[in-house]
Amino acid sequence: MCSVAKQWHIYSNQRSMPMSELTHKIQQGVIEAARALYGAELLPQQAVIQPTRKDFEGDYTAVVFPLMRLARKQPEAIGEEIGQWLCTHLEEVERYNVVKGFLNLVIADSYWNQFVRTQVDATDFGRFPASGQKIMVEYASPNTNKPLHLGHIRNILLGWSISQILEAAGHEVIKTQIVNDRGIAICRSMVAWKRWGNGTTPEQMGKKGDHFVGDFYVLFSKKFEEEYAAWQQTEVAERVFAERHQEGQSKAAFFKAFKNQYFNEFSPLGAEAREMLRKWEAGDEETLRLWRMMNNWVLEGFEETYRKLGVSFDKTYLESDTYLLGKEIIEEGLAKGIFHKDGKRIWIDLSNIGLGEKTIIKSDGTSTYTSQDLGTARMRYEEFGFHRLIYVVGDEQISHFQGLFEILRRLDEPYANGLYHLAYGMVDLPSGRMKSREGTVVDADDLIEEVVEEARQHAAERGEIAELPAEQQEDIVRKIGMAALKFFIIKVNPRKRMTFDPAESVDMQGQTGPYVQNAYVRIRSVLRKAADYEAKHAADYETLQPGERELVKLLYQYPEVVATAAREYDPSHVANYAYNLARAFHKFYHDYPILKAESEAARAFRLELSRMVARVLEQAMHLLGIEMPERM
RNA sequence: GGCUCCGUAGCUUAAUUGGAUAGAGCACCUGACUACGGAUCAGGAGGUUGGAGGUUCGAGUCCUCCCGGAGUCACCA
Repeated sequence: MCSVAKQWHIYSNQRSMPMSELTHKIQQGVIEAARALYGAELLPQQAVIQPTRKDFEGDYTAVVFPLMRLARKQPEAIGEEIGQWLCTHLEEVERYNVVKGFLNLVIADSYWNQFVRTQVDATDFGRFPASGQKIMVEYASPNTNKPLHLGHIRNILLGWSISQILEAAGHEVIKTQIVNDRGIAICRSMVAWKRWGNGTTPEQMGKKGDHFVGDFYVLFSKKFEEEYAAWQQTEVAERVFAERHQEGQSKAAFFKAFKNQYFNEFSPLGAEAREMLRKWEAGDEETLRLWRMMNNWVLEGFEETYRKLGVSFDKTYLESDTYLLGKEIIEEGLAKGIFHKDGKRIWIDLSNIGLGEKTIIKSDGTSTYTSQDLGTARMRYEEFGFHRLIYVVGDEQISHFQGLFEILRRLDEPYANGLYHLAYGMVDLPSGRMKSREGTVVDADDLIEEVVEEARQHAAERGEIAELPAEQQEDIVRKIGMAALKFFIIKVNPRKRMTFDPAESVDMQGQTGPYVQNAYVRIRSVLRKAADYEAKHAADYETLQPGERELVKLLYQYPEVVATAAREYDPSHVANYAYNLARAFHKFYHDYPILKAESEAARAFRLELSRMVARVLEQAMHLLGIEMPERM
């Protein structure tokens, strides 16, 4: 029996699919067998190796259909011959069977046993050696005019967990957010506070800063609506309607569509907000002071929510600092003839990727989203020298990023090919899309409070932790509630639009975070009771039971799962893996006695196996930003 | 209308990237501890993978055409 690799290796085939050492060995074996038996040269992708399906005997399966032509034989015969060859040449392969064109290989118990014993304490299991790659992940871009909501939560959880996963995959990760702290929106809140705020502060009102400011934003909208409704009764409005409405357009429809123009042309409140913005841009001291104060309130509120979510950033960019960037890069683009100029307006022709003309500098000479992003990308590169930059941003901005990346490629920026937009789908409610106007936006802080409260009630009913100090209980309940929320969001493939059912998100049974935590808690409980066992007896355990094999194989797959999640920027792989591992453990726990196992060897092996399951569960959940309680 | 994404059980979803009889959870029905924690386990029922063709040993997955939904097509961010 060859020894289990001391250090974990993940191999890649030509399509860079992550592959465990065992899979790789078997694949090489199949290729060599084909050469020896048939004189055929197989490409790696022609030698497909996969875990054996549950209903068949075996651990790994080689698909031999692709060999039919080369060998000029029936698939069953090929399976037999290759199986025979592998059995004699690979020590790990104990026996085989052939079903149709599938060659099922059984790995020796001693291999699995040794795997558990050598990896149970290996701190690098599921963590990869340093790649030397630096990856920047941008994953939150809130506006400072209102509090965070459910959409931000998905964004933040995805960004955080993909960062954790990339780190586990050996990359150096720089987590960053960009805060949109300027523009007309924040000016609206400022106007409202100035007019109706009476100099109050969040502290005085006992309110979180972001909610406090958000309320003024809402107040502005309300007052503006009132103003607009009143204006519609005036003669001026009558005249505007008469002059500008389209044929057959009703009055109601016209005024509904006219709102923005009213804001810009007629509204006193609108004028005030625009004047505020003008002063801000002119650097008016008083305006800046108000702006700074209100933004700080909001940012403090955000920080608190981030803390509750358990996320942080290495670097925060403020748009007020970055919105004028890009001058230099635009000059270069003009000099290279990539950009064109009409008066003050600067644009680029992106019709080659189906985007038409894209404005980079407006005809009044001011910047655009695109110019800011161009400048910011370069600044970040100069600051950090990243190899990759991943933008975790909603899928409604797909074409913006296509355009941005294309421009940077044409400018020949050295990092242009390392840019990636991780476009996640919007979060819908069972009632449909979240709409702030209809008050259906799910507030982040409320949601967090709700899931924790739900966990608190469950815990109270169960009574398991009732005798613990209140502080510990609260910590446990928080971990459980957050696990429910986070797991619920992360288990879905990021690019899919998801429906968020609040009732389901606080579920703690079935495919949920608390279910996974429960497996961990059970193991901890068993281990507490078995403090005295001797691990070395595990080596004497010769024949693995089916439930044990199932667990070991899942454990063995873990590094592959991490590698796949990192390659695809998809944390849902890790979530689903953690669930599967927890499920296999719950079943194992139910089917086999651990502490009262039939022999000293069985007891030791099962304890070691359980210990490793706990470690891997904890690690996997950690990658998702979910903490494990010791009891629950 | 152009481009992009999506469509899997009543609901929420998975499928090792072209592999075996499409897996789970919720909800519903039925069972299982005087056992190491029942936030558990086992069983039942529930599917023409939106539809029709095609490619091949083999298709939820690839190609074509339809149907349905979403996003985007700004001198907004």
